[in-house]
Amino acid sequence: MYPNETLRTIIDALRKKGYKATPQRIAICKVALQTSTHPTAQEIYKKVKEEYPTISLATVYQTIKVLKELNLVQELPFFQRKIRFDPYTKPHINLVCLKCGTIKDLNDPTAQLIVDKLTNSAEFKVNGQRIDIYGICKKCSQQ
Amino acid sequence: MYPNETLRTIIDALRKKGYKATPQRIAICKVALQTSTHPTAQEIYKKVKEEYPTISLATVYQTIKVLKELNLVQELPFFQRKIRFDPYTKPHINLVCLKCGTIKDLNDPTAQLIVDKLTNSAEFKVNGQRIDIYGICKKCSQQ
DNA sequence: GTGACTGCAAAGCTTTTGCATTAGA
DNA sequence: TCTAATGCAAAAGCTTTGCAGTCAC
Repeated sequence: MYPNETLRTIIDALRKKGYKATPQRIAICKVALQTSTHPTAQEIYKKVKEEYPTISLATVYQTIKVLKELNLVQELPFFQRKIRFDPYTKPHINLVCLKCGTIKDLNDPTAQLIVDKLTNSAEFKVNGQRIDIYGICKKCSQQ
Repeated sequence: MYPNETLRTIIDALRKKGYKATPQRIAICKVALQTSTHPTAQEIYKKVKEEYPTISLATVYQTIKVLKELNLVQELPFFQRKIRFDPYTKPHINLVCLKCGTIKDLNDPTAQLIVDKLTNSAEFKVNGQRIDIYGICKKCSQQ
């Protein structure tokens, strides 16, 4: 979702499900949906705080909950209790660098292949996916 | 690793890296490495407590840390702060049922395919992987 | 014998919850 | 207006850490 999600789309998505489009919520959505670095709740909070100094962390968590319900973000629980959020919910590969911590979305058809394979098998009703590859990114291995 | 890992193999793996093979550690390893249900630390603790009533949760966590270092288990952080452990560290697919919570290891060649693809690309030095498919298992969808 | 390990308790952190106040529709 | 959302503070709950006593090697 993240490449330049418009304000209007976000507001419509919220209202459609009966959620109020408060300025705080819109600010959080903008950051969460338009950031491709897979931020944590703390990072979203910090970023939104620049615009809304009185925002609370609880509101960030509550809004993220709403976004999950609307299927606009995916939670990626990681080690050390850190959960990162991914606004790109279609089947893809996350390239996770163990050194610098960056996560790069890789749009590889194999990701969809795995999902399709299972969808047709009827052994398992597919609802979502998470494909992580852990390692060292090019930048870090050059250092 | 989990199908009937022998005591000796575990002890050797520990000693090889300079870790002492204490009875508590062996008991924890046995449970962690021979259980295919992807238990949490709490579940491992409960199970080991049957044999060692004085075992502490801290020891369980410390031993898991060692097992991670030896690459004998993989951490699978999930929602709601639950981390589950998988003794099967080769590329495979985790079929995660969102209803009953069971995780089934699926040994599908596509998992290895993804890893190989990246290994050859030289853009990313692969170190590990996690492939989850979320949905409803056959048993749950029949109910 | 000695350094590493255990287990207890306390600390640390992220996430959730309760509740009075505020504000969107 | 009236219900839902905000934001503060406190709670919850998993994981880590400190430390004295113990034990594997």
